Formats: sequence, C-alpha cells, structure tokens
Amino acid sequence: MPEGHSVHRIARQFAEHFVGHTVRASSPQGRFAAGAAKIDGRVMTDARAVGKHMFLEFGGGDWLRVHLGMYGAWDFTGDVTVSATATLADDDAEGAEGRSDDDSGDGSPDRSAGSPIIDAAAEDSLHSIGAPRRTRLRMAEREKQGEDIDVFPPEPIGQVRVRLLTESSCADLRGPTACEVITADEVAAVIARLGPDPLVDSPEEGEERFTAAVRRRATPIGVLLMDQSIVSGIGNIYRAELLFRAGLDPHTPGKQVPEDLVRELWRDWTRLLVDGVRVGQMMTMDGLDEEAYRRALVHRDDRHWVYHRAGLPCRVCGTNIAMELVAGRKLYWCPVCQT
DNA sequence: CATCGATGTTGAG
DNA sequence: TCAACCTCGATGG
Repeated sequence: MPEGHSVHRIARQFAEHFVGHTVRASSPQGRFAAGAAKIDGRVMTDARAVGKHMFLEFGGGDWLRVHLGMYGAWDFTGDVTVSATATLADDDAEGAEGRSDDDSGDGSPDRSAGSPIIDAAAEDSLHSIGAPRRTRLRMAEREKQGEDIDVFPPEPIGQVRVRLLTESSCADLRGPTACEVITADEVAAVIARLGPDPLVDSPEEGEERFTAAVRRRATPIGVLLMDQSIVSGIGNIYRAELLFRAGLDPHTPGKQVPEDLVRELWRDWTRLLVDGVRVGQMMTMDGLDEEAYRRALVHRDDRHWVYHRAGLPCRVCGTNIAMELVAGRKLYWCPVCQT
C-alpha cells in the first residue's frame, strides 16, 4: 500500500522507539517463527528505509528486511509518536457541498511552489500529541490512530507475521510481501538493485543517476517512474501527480524528455517525498488556500490533481481526465495539460 | 453482509 | 501477461 514516504515514516518510528533497546521478537501467526528466533533478545541497532524497503539491524550482524507490498501494515502500541494528521479520518467530515470537482477552468494554481500551509501543518506533525503507553497507531499508506489498548502488550489481532516488543513499545506486522532476516551483504545487494532515493542519496548523485537512467531508455516516462531500479519509492499516485505537475505526457519515451525536465522531475520528487514524510500524507497539490488544504488533508478525493479522477474535469483546464491500464496499473493524466 | 478494488512485487507460464 | 500473495476500506444490496 505505501509509497516511499510511509516507509520512511515507519523507519523513523523504529528509530525513535526501538533502536537502542533489547527487542523480543516472535511470530504470533507462526509463519515467521524461525526468522523471529534469530533476532529475539537482541538490541536493535539501526532502522532505515530505502525506497519501499525497510531494514532493521539487530546486534550488528543480522537485518530484518520488510516490504509491505500492496496491503502490509505495522500496528504500533504503547510508546508511539503520533502525528496530527493521524487523527484525521479520511471520511469523517461530510463533504456533500463545496467539493472541488467543479472548480476547474479558472485561474491556474501554482503547481510547484512551496506552500506555507503545508509548512504550518508539517510543524504540527513534528510534535507528538502525547504518546502515552496506551496509544495504538496503524501505519500503512495512511496513519490512523485506533482505540487505546487496556493491557500492554495487547493481544495480537489477526494474522501477525512478526511482533517486535520492547519494555514500552510494541510493533505488529501484518500482510507484508517480504519479511526476512538477511546479512549485511544481502542488504547491500538489495540496495544496489534500487534506483536513487532522495532521502538516502545526495541531491547531486541522485539527480545524476536518475537523469542518466531515464535518458538512455526508450521506455515511456510513465513506466520508468514506477521502475524501482530507476528511482526508488514512487508508486502509482506519485507517478500520476509528478507527471501532471511537470506537464508531461506519460507516454513520452525517456530519452525524448528534455534533460532539464528530467532533472525537474527528480527535484519535484524530492520535494513531494520530503513533504510526505513531514506531513504523514501524500500532499501533491500546492498553492491551496487554508480551507482547500484542510479539505485535502481529510478527503482523499480532494488531494490529487489527476490520480483516481478518470472522467472528472481537470482541475486546471476542465478537460476530462484520461485513464489507461499500463502493466496492470491505472495511469491517470490530463490529455491537454500534459503534452 | 458480501463483494470489489488498491498506494506492489514476484514468479509461473 | 497474469495470478497469487493476504488485508481492509469502500461500496452496494
């Protein structure tokens, strides 16, 4: 489910509450009993994310690699850092009127400048609003605060592949695509196969690697952005939004995208990822007034330029948003704004 | 309450 | 190219 920003947020949760602590590892579900036994009772020494992969280091030798895939999630309970946005449900405010679907066609919003409102909300999310021992926080693509627990650690709910437990924090993993204990060399091999991540690679090196990789390929840019060996962490939503923000037709072959525009794509991805990690949600529309920003925080449908908007009018020009199935994934774009 | 679809990747054919 | 993986919110009856 998650794109890159969520995985970095989850790694940060582990860095804050688990690194430096002795960890009891188990597999309530049983499927990961052997792997859990390898790391049980050891100290977590590092927690990092590269693209959509997360790596947790135990005792300096073994690493737990986790990839959440389509519907994996971590449930944190006990001492947990909760962001302001985690308390905003996607569906708790009725948006019967005043939605922005019919706001198209007027002045063109600023599609790329930084937004002071985003900065303000990000500021909120930096401060944990209490992280007492009873908190429950679900971290997947979205973060959602659940009912407080009454006993610590709580009974595992559902199929928990692995539970990581300290004296005050508990993390339950469910539904991952990958969960394995590997060596440092194997971690390096995984990372070597991944394209640059703006939060891992230096800005210069990341931009150079991305630009070179894109400009040597005839593959459509819309496909390249989803290729984790070209660039790490971009998923179906960020792809659609980045291409719209760049005014770029997803079908354009990589080598035909002007070099300046390729570089701008990288810088914009950096911007969106940093914002996503800070706010705890994908915020791909800039230049919103405060009300529109609040609405976007709460309602998924008010949050994107083109993603999930097939057949709806483009927010800028009013043209119906197009949708096409590419490699089994839905690609959305505006046929007029993106050329 | 049943069914569908999803922010992803892998591996079989 | 497509099913499998295995979860859950959204949707419809």
